Formats: sequence, C-alpha cells, structure tokens
Amino acid sequence: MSYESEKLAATLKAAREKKGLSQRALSAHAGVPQSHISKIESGAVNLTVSSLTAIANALDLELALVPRKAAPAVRTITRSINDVPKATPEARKEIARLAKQLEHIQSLKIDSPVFENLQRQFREMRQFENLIRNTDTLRSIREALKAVENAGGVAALQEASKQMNSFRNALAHGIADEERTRLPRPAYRLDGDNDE
Amino acid sequence: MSYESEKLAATLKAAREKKGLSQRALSAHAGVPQSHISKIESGAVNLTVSSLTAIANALDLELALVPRKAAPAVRTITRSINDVPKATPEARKEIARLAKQLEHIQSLKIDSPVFENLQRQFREMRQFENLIRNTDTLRSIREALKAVENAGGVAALQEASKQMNSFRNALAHGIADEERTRLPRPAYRLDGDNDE
DNA sequence: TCATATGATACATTAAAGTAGATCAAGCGC
DNA sequence: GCGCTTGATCTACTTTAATGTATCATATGA
Repeated sequence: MSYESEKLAATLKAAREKKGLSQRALSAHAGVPQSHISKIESGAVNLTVSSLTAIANALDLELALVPRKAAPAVRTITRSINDVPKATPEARKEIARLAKQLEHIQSLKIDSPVFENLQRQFREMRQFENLIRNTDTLRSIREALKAVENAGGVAALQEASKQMNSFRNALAHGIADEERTRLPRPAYRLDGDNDE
Repeated sequence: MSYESEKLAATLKAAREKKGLSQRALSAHAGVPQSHISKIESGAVNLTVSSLTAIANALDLELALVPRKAAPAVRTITRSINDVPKATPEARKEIARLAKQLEHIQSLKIDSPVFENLQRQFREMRQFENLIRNTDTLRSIREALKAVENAGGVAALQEASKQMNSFRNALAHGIADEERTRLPRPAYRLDGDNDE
C-alpha cells in the first residue's frame, strides 16, 4: 500500500472514531459491509472512489482534489476546523453586527452589483473568522456602511467592499504565512476580485 | 456514475488540459494507459484510489478529505490559486473591443457556421488572455471584421477566423513552452478546430 | 458468569478495474 | 497529399474490489 492510501485509511478511521461510530454503525450509514470497512481501515485494499465517497460522506467528509500549491493552506484550514475552531467572542459579536447591518441594507433594495459583491466577500471572509485577532477593520467596515443610508450611497458600498476584500485577503495570507514558516514555499495570492 | 465521480472526472480533465498535456503524455507520467485515462475522463469507470492518486500527482493535484464545514473555504482557496495571473489592461481593452464587434455582427443575423466557429475560437482564445503580450493580431482581426459589414461578407469572417485560430494556438503553445521547462515532454496542440 | 458489542478474518462469488496492445477518424502542420 | 498527434474505442486477459454471510477472540457490562 502506498503512503497516500495509508494516510487515507488513517484519516477515515480517525474521522469515524471521532464521530463515535462503530464499523457496523458506519456500515449502516454508508451502505458498505463492515468487513470491507475493516479491510479499508487496515489499508488492505485499494478502494474505489465510490466506496471512498460513500464512507466519506457518511463521515461528513468531502473528497477534493487540491492544487499542490494550495495544499498547505488547505491542511491548515482542515486542522483549524478539527481543533478548536471557535472564533473569539469579540469577533463573533462584531461579525453578527456586520451581518445585521448587511441585512438592513438589503432591505433597502439598493440592488447594486457592488452590494452583491460585498455580500460574497463577507461570506468568504467568514470562512476564516476563527483567525480574526483584531476587530478594528470589521468595525471600520461597519462605520463605512452607515454612510450608505445617509449620503454615501454606492460610494460607501465601494469603500466597504474594498476594505472587506483586503481584510479577507489578509486572513487568507495569514494562513499562507503560517505555512511558510514551515515550508520554504513562495507565497500565494488570493486574487479573483476585480472591482471594476 | 454519481455526481461526485463526474465532478472528479471533469476536474482531472480540466487540470490536464490546463497543463497542456495530452492523454498520452499524462499516461507516461502517471503510468496509466491512455485508454484508461480516456475512460476515466468520460466517467465510464469507478476508478480506484491508486489510479486517482497516480493521475492527480502527475497533474500536481493532491487528494484530500476535507470536513464538510471546511469545504467552502477550501474551494475559495483552490479557486484563488487557479486564477493567478491577470491580463494586461491593454489586452483587456482590445478584447472588449473585439467582443463588442462580434456582438454587433451577431445583431446582423448573418447566421453562418463560420461565425459560430469564430465565436468559439474567441472564447477559447480568451482562456489564455493573461498570456497576451502583444495586441497587434487582435487589432488585425478586428480590422478584418470591419469588412463584414461592407463588402467582405463570409470571406471576411473566414479571414478573421483563420487569424483567430492561429493566434489562439500561439497562446496555447506558449503554455506548453512554460511546461516544457519542467517536463521534458513533446509539444501540445490545441485541437478541435474545423475551419471548413 | 453470561450476554453483548467490538474489530478482524475467512470464504465463495460476482462485477469490474486495470493492463497491454491495436485500431480508428479527425485535425493540424507541412 | 502526407505524416503525425489527438482522443475514443475495441479485444483479450488478469487482477482484485466489493458483497454477503459467517465466525472468531476480546473486551465491556450487567
């Protein structure tokens, strides 16, 4: 058995045990015989994708093919979810406020592509919320959004969007930076945002 | 075939094409028969982990089991890695002009297969727009298209299509050249074109 | 001590993945 | 037209994943 296969087997076994499932219980969920699960976990078989996904899904795991360059960041994220993924109470509170603010703006029916963009950035930023150490930027974004109601309009949205984008990128970069201390790899950039 | 399998197949195929490898070239790298790669990409088989990792590794991809909660973040990162380089403003501008021109021609309801062909070539060319260093050819194509309105007709379209085709191929070759510095492999061609 | 649940194993069978090789039509460059 | 590469498809053969069922030793608990 290859290294990859062994790691896979270990991951599955660990995930099952973490969920407190017996092989038979998992068998029932995944529709795969217990005998086969045993073989799989011991690395005795070269399983097929169908078996793998069946078991993985039963364990709330998703099969993914990630670019090598992204792999370290992905590992970090996965680990951060598994460990103690709780954001600080302060960050959670500030995010909740921001969400409320965005909801309010939505109710104003502004309907600008800039706003849709902002909402997407907000969602993506929240994926890294456990990494937030400092809520200043979030507060600043909320401040910017207040102007939408009064005078600012779309200009205020754009300012907020700009800040949200760089904040999200900073968080993502933070992940990469963590990894770089261990792996002498070039940086990666979170692009894909061209507010033009 | 399940949805997961199809997505996997599509991912592998896209990754291979992005690297500018033929199925045979990938076959050599991954140690998997070309015939089997063909089957895999068409979703005709339920592949094993060993096949999957062999091919994935040859494509600089890594197999990962990510917790469901982490999956969206992983997708965000993966996507951000994939669209790294940006086209120059000049290239973008020229492409925009060309797009407008094509839109205009479409409004003329010429309805020739040559035009459909041209549009497809245009789309395919845009996949490499980040690689454009020189916009002369694009301008030349746009010049050729002007004749469609006046006298040229289908002949002008054919001329534009021919230029578009070779321009697209040149860009694609550029990719292959980049890859060849790392992989001592034969060139790659972008097929699927029928200017008849 | 007796019952139960666990994971590992055994066995026979079936379905299919994988290999090695050849062939094919289509497209492209020359 | 000619030669080459492309991806798809076929054949024949071997290997093995997966199933279904059953058993086993070992904990754990009543």
